[in-house]
Amino acid sequence: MLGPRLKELRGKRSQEEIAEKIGISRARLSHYENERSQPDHELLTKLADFYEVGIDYLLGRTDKKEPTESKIIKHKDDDKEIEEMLNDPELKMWHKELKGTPEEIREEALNFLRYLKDQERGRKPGDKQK
Amino acid sequence: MLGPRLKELRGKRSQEEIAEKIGISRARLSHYENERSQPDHELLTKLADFYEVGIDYLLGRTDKKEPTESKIIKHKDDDKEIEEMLNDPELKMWHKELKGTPEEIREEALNFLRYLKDQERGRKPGDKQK
DNA sequence: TAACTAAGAAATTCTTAGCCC
DNA sequence: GGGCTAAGAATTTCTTAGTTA
Repeated sequence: MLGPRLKELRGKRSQEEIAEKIGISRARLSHYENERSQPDHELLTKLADFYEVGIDYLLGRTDKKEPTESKIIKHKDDDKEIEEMLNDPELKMWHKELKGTPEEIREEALNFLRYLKDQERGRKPGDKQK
Repeated sequence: MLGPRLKELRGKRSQEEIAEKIGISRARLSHYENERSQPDHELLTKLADFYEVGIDYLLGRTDKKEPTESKIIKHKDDDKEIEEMLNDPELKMWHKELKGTPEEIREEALNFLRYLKDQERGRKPGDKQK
């Protein structure tokens, strides 16, 4: 998925032009565009910076270019889960309770919940007593 | 930057638990968390899916988690609260954790959370029972 | 000129096993 | 249990040089 995106973003400019601006050889850029190899994280970031898109877009995880608005490509299940959340009054209560609560405490509470569930299950997978 | 993010998202769960769910060895996950190696694009996507954040966040290109914001955000009736809920990846985690859990346990966990908050606050009962 | 690729050297990853707390 | 790491095999990347259109 990265390949086509890179090609699309380059438009009609030459590989050489982009490669030079980014500081890599043109063969290397060609490899990326043809998916013969994968850029490491540093270069991935550089490419995203250069083309001004989100990495999620580069990797085809979203169709939105903006980094801050990338959305995961999931299917119908997604809507279902969201609807479920919106229709759950108790979750709203949790949300109110959690909002503005220190990370430390949220984590501890989550841990406790998981502990309770493990107990319930009768099994003892993660006996994380605190 | 990936390392700290992965650790943060894992919370207090064990590497083994996550590694298994994602389908990799725990040494491998450890390497990622300690930045001894970089996951390839496929696994990067898998991690982002699993933790429900953007890849840009994983790689530290942004501080926004970029949750899986839904396409139905334009739901008629409401306010900021709902958008806030939908854009809170941690709340989704709570939702997953709470869904299908017996009322008894949910209540106990909620009480525990409130207890922790009261403790933290030093002195302020905030006794909002439902 | 522009893009692509073969080939091998160079670098990285990944697994296993063991170590430490 | 939970996490980290050494070592080397396995895999991937990257450069150069050459090919194709």
